[in-house]
Amino acid sequence: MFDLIKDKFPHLKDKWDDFVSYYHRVEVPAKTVLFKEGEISQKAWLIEKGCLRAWFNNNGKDVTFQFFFENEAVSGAESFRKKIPGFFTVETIEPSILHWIHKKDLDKIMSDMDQIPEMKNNMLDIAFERQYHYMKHFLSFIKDTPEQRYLNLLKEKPHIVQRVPQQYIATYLGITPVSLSRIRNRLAR
Amino acid sequence: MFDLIKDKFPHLKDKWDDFVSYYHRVEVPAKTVLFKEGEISQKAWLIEKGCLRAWFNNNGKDVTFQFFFENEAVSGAESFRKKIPGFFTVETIEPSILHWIHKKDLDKIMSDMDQIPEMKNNMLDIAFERQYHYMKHFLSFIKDTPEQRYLNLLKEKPHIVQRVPQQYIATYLGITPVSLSRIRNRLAR
DNA sequence: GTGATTTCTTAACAAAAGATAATTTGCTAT
DNA sequence: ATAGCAAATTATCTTTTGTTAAGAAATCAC
Repeated sequence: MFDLIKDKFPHLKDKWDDFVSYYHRVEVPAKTVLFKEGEISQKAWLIEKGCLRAWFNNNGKDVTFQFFFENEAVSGAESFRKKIPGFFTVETIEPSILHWIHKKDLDKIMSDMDQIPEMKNNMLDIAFERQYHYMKHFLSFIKDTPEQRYLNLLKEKPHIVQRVPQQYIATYLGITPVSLSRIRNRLAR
Repeated sequence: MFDLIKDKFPHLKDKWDDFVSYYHRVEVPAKTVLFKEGEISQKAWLIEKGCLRAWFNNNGKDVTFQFFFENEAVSGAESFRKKIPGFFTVETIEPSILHWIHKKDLDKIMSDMDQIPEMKNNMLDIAFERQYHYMKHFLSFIKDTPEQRYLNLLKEKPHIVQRVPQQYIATYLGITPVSLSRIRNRLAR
């Protein structure tokens, strides 16, 4: 599970082994809530196997805004810099194998890493990656119709369409499940 | 103009003065193009006075996706990490006073700054800031109607509504100018 | 396997948005 | 001041989405 990252910085092996020892492996069924909207989460998660969604309540309806898959990390405050307490809920979509770590252990490790310049560069890369991701996502909303957006998703992230229930995809695209069903029907012929 | 940033890092004054000396001040009328979609821009810009928009061509119609005001910086590749060559055009909306710098000079300065840890932290902060900004913007598309989005803009960024022509605001909100006019009409009574 | 629950589809209607064009308003330059 | 141009509004029509509800299909629990 953690080998990917270890391979990236082989000379930091000791620090890394230390890091890994803080993690706990768990297997959970589908629809398990990892942390709830409104609560300040004490854990951060890594996904070994399975798939999650982040969603929030918008006037009584739940709106999914992000999906997570294997080898991705999830924490309550989307970026560890900006400490916005969780305005969203994260739960499993499929039965999953996860690794969690106490927030305070992670914080300690993070401040250690802050001393390592190459780690900082790595964090910068991740930050820019996310910025780019959100920007592209937002651009698709101002330039494409919902139908185009669905076609783009099919093309660029087919695993989402394959593994995620339609109702979650619908709100992710900014439309209702009924409307997504109609779009699919329209496209089918 | 540059004092804000100088105040932030007083002990880097020399480096900063050096930095500033590379800049050139210009006054330009409204609708001046700073760099064009498709071209690789050789300049980066700082705004002393005025207001700009970034837009791209989407099937023959121009779509505005970002506004810039006093004390903000603009370059062809939205993030200096990810070197995506300009897929967009930047032009002035109002007559403006700008400061530009050659890309290669900026690159040199940037790699110098890369050595200074606190500058790196500053860049991390900016990156997270932008990530957060784009995320919030994208969230407003999946949770709000165009009308709500316009009301939010009025409330949270009234300066945009005050200084920017309506047609640009419309595409920024993901709707047509005609539709925005109708929304305003609807809200007026 | 079978019943129960959830998810997806379809239908009918209302509300909103896109497209196009005509009209009005506002701004700029001379 | 006024002619000319660009921006905003209004009107008409078409298309799409939202909403609600009902029915079909798929999934889950036992």
